Formats: sequence, structure tokens, C-alpha cells
Amino acid sequence: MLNRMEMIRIFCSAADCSNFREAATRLGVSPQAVTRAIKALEEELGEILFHRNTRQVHITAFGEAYAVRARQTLEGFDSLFRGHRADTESGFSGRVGITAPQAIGKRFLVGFLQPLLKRHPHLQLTLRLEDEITDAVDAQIDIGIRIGSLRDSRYVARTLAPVPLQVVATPELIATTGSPRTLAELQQRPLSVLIDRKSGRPWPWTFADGPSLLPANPALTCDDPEAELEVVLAGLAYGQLPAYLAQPHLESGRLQAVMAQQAPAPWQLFIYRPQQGPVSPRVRLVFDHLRACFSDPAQFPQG
Amino acid sequence: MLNRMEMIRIFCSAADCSNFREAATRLGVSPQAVTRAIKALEEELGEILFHRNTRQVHITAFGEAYAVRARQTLEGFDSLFRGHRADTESGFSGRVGITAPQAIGKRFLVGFLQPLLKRHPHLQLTLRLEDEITDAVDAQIDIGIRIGSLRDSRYVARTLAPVPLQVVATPELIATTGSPRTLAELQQRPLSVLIDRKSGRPWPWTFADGPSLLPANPALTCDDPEAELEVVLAGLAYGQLPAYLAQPHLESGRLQAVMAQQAPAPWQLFIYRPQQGPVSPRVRLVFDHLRACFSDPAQFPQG
DNA sequence: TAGGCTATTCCACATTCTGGAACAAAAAGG
DNA sequence: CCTTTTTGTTCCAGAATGTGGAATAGCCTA
Repeated sequence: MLNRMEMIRIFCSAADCSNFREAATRLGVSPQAVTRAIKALEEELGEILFHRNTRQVHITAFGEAYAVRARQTLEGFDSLFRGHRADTESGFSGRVGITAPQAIGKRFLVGFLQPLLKRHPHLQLTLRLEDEITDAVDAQIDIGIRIGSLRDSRYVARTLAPVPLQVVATPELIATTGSPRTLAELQQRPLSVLIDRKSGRPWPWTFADGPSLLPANPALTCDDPEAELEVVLAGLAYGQLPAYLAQPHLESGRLQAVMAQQAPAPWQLFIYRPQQGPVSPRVRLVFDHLRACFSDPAQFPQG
Repeated sequence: MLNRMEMIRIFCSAADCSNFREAATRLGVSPQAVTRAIKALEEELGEILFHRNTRQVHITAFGEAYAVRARQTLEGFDSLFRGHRADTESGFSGRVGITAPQAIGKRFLVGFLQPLLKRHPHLQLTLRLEDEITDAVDAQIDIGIRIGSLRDSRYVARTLAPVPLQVVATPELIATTGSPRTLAELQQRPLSVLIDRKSGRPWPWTFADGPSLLPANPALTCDDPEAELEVVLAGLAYGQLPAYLAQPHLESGRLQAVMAQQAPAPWQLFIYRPQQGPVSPRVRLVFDHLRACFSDPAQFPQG
């Protein structure tokens, strides 16, 4: 008998019953298994646990004392396997690690998570708002939100919404410089450039049908999308911004879009979680909630 | 993975190490086993315990908390299997149940056990001095001493000493009635008879070459060997007594033996213990000690 | 004394475990 | 930048272990 915990379980059951047969049926095993388990346990201990003859068994004084300890240990052991799937009924609790790009995290994630935290006070959310994260294993991430595409097969990813890129500027700047209609015209305007923090290289502006444009004389260069938004809002330059940043200002009239026909294929916003292993109820709760929020155009602008 | 305690053990080891390989070597198992065990445990719990890469692992916040409980349980579990064979070094302790015939128990057993109890104060001896005991399982007997033979194969028995039966009487009675030389002559003398408490029937006197004799007119009948001895010592009757009862009085001259040539084959005194299962050190200690004492003619008269 | 019941042993069968080989991917090193 | 090393994982055949039916022995009860 290799499985020593089963030996203990069988012994405890036998100690409670008056005979081995009853113990066997109570555990749903055969009487032979009881005989074997107890014999093995006795050999392991070097102590006799039951006095027996062919007809009846009676627990030893040592066995009685041993049963007390065994029952305690068994209880502790079983509790290791209980009460984790019970989240569903008793409310959700525990830690959930989430990572997302800074801009999205700041503007949307906190707002989306607020009602969830109110409803489940025992949820502990850990946010890592970084664009550059490589999802290293030591980040303890349960849910991630990213823009682009994920080829790693060890994650399960769901697309949430399209993220159109729009060329925008203040009405004043457009009035001053004239609304551009072609890439060549655009090159003449003051443009802003975003630098990828990871590689240190500028992101090219992209357009429909493939052509991309690397601003020759950028009016301003920065490495933070929200700083770029501020630049554009200040009327310092045209910017190619994701819809979720530009949309509110387009609606309020502080910004206007130009060259809508040449807009590139939108990026995809997606949510993902580690695929391997099971997903705990609380992680699934947060995952599904975020999926619903980001998929809803009323909550997350999709252009 | 069926063996859930091994899962816990592997998990604890992995939680202590920085990678699975180290955990595997520390436990002396293969790395594959670690992978499998932890995956199985995660599925059982519905919780992820380690964030992993193809190259490195890092414990989850949940895993960290779980490890604390798991370690405690593991410690308790392992202690169930430790410290029972350690009797040998740390002195002997615990209960030992002994059964023996009344007469032997009263006259010899207590004296034999006394030095043992002095040497090992933590020994707890339970004596059951009964002739009739059927060794029922509920008597919690570890060692038995009996006269006769034991055919039950579930016990391991060792013979200790021969128990000759001697026909004895007081010198006064012999002088009065004349020393008998044949069974016929013996029948004319006043005889004592012992009744088996179990069956209620008298024990026949036995002699060499088979013939047995059922006293026709017993002078006295009783069901206790020591009472019978008293009867004989009082000069009321001849008795066929075991050597261990008669010997001291033969030596002191209070009794004399007659018809020594017709003495039957002696009974055997033997010691036994339950064969099945292992024998604990303290039981072996008492067993061996009693064996030595009863085998020594200086301590136990063998006629 | 006969019949029923229980613990035990034996044995063939099924299940599970095991570790080597192969693979994928990340870190390390040149 | 490319190669090497290291680590986690999967796959699979062989080995080890668990399983329960059948048979046996002995006790208990009627």
C-alpha cells in the first residue's frame, strides 16, 4: 500500500465501526482493502492496531490513542481539499492580479472594477499598469489586457473591441493649417510621434492599404500616449490616436478627425488569462465582467 | 494522480525551491512527477498554484498561502508515522496486556515482572489472571501464558518448561494410609478432584502408559488449584498437583510424592502472542523476559 | 451440531505510476 | 546575433500497484 493517507482514512473508519465490513461499506471499498490497509499500517508503525480473530475485531489500546491523532490529521488534510470551489456560494474572495496598458487602466479599468469591488468586498485586486510588461511569470498575473495580438498558445485570449486609430487635431489647428487630404499634405503639418518604451523606436503612423508614414519633422515626441493626447489637445500638433483616447474629445468638439477614409485597419483590444490549469471562480468572475464592460461600446469607445 | 498526500508533499517542496527541478531532486523524484503532481493539485483545487513559463515558475499568491496550511498538515501527517519504532532508544513505554492462569500469575508472574517495571517505569502492564479465558479479541491481550497446547495458527507459541504432575500427600497421611503402589491401591485412599471451571467436569488423574483414573469417592472436590493445594497440605487427601505448586513443599518436607514411576507425561507450559502483524519493542521486551524467567528451573520449579 | 457470517489469502486483471526521449522556449554565453 | 544550456512539458511503453471475485478458516448463533 503506497497511499498512506488512504490507510489512515480506512483506519479511522474502522476505528469508528464495530467490524471491518461495516467500515468497508461506509467507505465504499471492499473488505479486503480494509484488511490490507490496516495490516500495512500496522507494519509501518510496528504496532498492532486491532486484535482480531476470523470472526471479529477489537481495537487495541494503542489503536484507540492513535485514532485520536489520526482523526485530527485527517480532518486537517481533508480541509486542504475543501472550501476552494465553494467560492460560488459564499461570495468571491481572494486576490486577482490584472495587468493592462497604462492609459486603458487609468481611464477605464478602475471604473469598470468599482462595482465589482462593491459587490464582493473580499476581492483583492492587484493592478499592474504597464505597457511594456512581458508578462513575466513573477508578476503573478491572472488577467491581462493588451492591444495587438498574442501568439503565445499558453494563454487563452478573447478579443474585446476594435481600436480604430484616428488622425485628430484641435479645430483651431485645422483651421490654421488647413485640413490635410493626402499623406503628402499631412507631412507638411506639425505631427506628434509616440516612442515605444521597450524598443526606443518611434511608432510609424499607419494608413489603409498599407502605407505608413514616419514623421520627418515631428513637432513633438514623447513615450506616453496620454502625454501625446495632452499635446494634441493643446493644439501643438496632429496626432494619430486610438479611439478610446480621442472619442470623448471628438464628441465634445475639442478635437476633430481628419482623413477618416484613409484610416488603417483597427487594432484589436483583447483580454487573456493563463490557459494551463483550472480557472478559479473569482478569476472567472473578474474576467467575464471585464469582457462585458470592454465589449460594450457605451462604456468603451470604439470609434 | 491518486495519492493526494504525495501531491501535497511535492507541492510543499516546490514551494520551498526556486524551480521544479530542484524540488524534484530534493525529493528524489523525476521532474515530470513534479509537473504532474502540481497540475493535478491545481485541478483538484480549482486554483492556480504556480505561474509558469517553459523556463521558470513562480508561486502564486494563493499558492503561498496554501503552502502554509499544507506544511502544517504535512508535518502532522508525517508525525503519525514517526516515533513509534523509537521505543528502543528512549526506554520502553506503553501498555502490555498479559494473561496467565491464576495460580501461575499469582505465584510467579508478579515476581518476574517486578524488576522489569523497576527498570522501565513507563511500562503499563495489565494482568488478566483467568484459567478459562478464551483469548477473546476484546481482552486486548499481547502476551499469554498457558498450560497444555495451542493449535491456533494465528499465534506464535514457545514452550517454556515441562510441568510434571505428581501425586503428593502429607507424610502423616501417607504414614496413616500406607504408601500406594498401584492405581487400585490409590483408589482406596482419600483423593482430591479438580473441576474444570469451563466445562464443570472433573479432571481425571492421568498416569504413564495412558490409563486415567476418575476418583470414585473423592474426599474433596474444588475448582481451584490453589485450594486443592491447601486441601492436600492440610492432610485431607492425596492430590495430583503440578510441580510448580508442589515443589516448594516437597523440598521443605511438608509433602511427599508417591508413585513417581507411574507419573504421566508432563504438560507443557508455553508463552504465546498474536502472530499477525508486527511485534512492538515493548511487547518483545516483556515476552523475552518472561520466556527467560519461566525457562529457568531456579526460578520456576520443573519438578 | 449445522448454517451463516466475517476476516483473510490468493490470484488474475485493471489501473496507475514511472522515467526516458523528444520538444519548446527562455536564459546564458560567446 | 547566433549557439548552447537549462528548464518545463508532453508522450509513451514498461513496471509497479491497487482491485475485487473466489476460496478458506474459524467463530457465533440458533
